[in-house]
Amino acid sequence: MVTILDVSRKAGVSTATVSRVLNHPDMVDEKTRDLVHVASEQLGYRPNRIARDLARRSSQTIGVVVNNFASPYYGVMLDGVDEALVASGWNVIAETSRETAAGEFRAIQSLMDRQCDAIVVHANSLDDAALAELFRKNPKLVLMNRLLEPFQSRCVYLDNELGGRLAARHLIASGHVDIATIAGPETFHEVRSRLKGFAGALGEAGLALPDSRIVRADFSLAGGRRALADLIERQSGVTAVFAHNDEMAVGAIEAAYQMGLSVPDDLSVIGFDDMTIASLSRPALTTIGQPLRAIGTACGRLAHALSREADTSEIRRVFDAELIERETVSEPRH
Amino acid sequence: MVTILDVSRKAGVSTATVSRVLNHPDMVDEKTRDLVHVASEQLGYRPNRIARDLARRSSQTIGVVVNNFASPYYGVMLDGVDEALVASGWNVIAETSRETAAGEFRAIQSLMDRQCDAIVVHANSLDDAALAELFRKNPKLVLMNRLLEPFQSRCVYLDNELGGRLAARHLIASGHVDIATIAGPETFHEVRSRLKGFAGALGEAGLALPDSRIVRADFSLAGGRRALADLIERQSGVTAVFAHNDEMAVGAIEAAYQMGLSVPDDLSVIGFDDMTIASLSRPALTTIGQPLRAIGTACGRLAHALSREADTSEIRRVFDAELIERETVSEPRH
DNA sequence: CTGTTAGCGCCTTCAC
DNA sequence: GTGAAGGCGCTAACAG
Repeated sequence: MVTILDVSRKAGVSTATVSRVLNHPDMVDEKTRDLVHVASEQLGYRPNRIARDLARRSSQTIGVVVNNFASPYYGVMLDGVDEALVASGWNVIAETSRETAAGEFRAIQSLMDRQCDAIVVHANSLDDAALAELFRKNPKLVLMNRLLEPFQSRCVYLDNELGGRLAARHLIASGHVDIATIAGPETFHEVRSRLKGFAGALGEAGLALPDSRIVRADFSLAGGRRALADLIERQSGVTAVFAHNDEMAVGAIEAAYQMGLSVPDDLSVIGFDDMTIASLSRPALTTIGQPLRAIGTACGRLAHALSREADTSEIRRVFDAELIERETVSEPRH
Repeated sequence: MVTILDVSRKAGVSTATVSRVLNHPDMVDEKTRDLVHVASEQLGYRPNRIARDLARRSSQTIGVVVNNFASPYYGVMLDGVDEALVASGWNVIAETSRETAAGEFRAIQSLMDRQCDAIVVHANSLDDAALAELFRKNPKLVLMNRLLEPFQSRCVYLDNELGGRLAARHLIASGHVDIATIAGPETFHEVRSRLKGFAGALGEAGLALPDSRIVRADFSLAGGRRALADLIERQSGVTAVFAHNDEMAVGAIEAAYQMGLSVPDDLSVIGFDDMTIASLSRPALTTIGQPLRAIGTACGRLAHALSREADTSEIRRVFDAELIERETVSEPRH
């Protein structure tokens, strides 16, 4: 490994000077600057970042923790974060929590240990109390796509209540009265918010959402399938279903077909997320879209600002869900 | 920040002892070990990883570079790498190349600067020569899903030729004679291999693959759509198409429908990758699957072994593509 | 088993 | 504008 010392010797200057041409080029004479450049190129010198970070007590990197890498849901946000920072020359490094509370905790710690200047975390296993504790201790934490009330200013999130409301209103506007929902696990804050908005909008229209019309599933295709089967078996006369993500919606549609129901003629279905499968499945899925990339970008900007203790007031933190009409919602049959 | 010195003082021992209980607990007396544990817990001590890495000249982390995070194609492999290493306590950190050669280079450098003990790289913008240069200089580099002949032992990849052959054989076995392909950009090594296998298998069956039956597209849905339209306009009488990824296949199917052709009755289509959309689109896509997660896992294992200079001979490096029959291939009409 | 003592490679005051 | 020197927090011989 070629070090700053090697370069300094070859250039006939001190290590301090080499360091200066790297970090404060304007503080050094042009001639010596060239000398150093030549020497370091000839030697193929690369500054040891670890050493630099240690001396500076800063790493110019933003850490991101996500549930997993495989899902484009996280991937798109991750790309958004990266996009926000690439221009500034800062790095982003990502770690997985493997979808457990312990993993989320561990990943955050690991990124802190690496001296990340700020950390963007997507957490849905850690509960509010645990998160609050972490946020109190570390002022450079940003929460991605989740709201933690006491630390609002460091949260970037989708207005999930609005999402739920939009779904309900669209179904109502299409003439539905017998409406059910395939919700995600209760532990997810998104799920609670969506449910709240959904039930609220139904209520405003004089419609109820009894427990019998709320089925829980695990965000998977198979879960959506089972949930719809459940719903139909209950003979509840449901004509429209709001699923909390696109996969479950597609699963529900498949199950409906298998039971001889056609979508949207016999059953209207609306999903959530607007992932690729929403536009690719047939019939194309009507859904509630969320601007994941923009959310990621905002997180990146917020983290960057936080790490430099810059102003964060101009950074958007709440994003609107949006109805995306495609082919799976129509008027009920009669 | 609480340092090892604070802990040592509080515990009434030297920093060396604190360091030992952290890294070589068996070398220190149980009593003093407890003393240190208590002290460090009371102070909320967290070892500074940057400092540790600098002193050790090793980081116990594997870096991974991928084209982007948004595509599950990379995400699944990334998760595979992580999966392979989580048990060993090693970390993986990932960076994006943003799909440019410069980005690939930059990301690799960046990970090297961070003293990653090994680096897994997915590169398809860098050419063989540039990669070879990097691999020569850095013995701890692993190439993910690509073959670089001179450094075979550090490559983990899919047998793309086999994939191409499987696609051709399946089409031939189904009775097709007029066969075309929607290939990816020529710059992708996978594309060249698949084409080679595909043309080879056709040749074995006495069928030719003239240039007029090779259409290039960019791996996108829209690209697939356009490519199929091209093909049909040429009036080539094609009855079956092999697309180099699932997205293009789905695009081709859409275009076929729009032109009044039914799939598979009028046109058989086979994709590549077996991503989620293959099983979710309707009709469900027949495709060539590749074990992305396993490939990622193998990369992780290889990188880990390399970084410890352990034996790598037991690690699988070549993976087989596999035909996955669904609904988009049938016999030609007459 | 434990403490002392050099570093690891780089940055940054402080003099000159 | 430049060099000397100390320090960032931790690890790893080397003695004892």
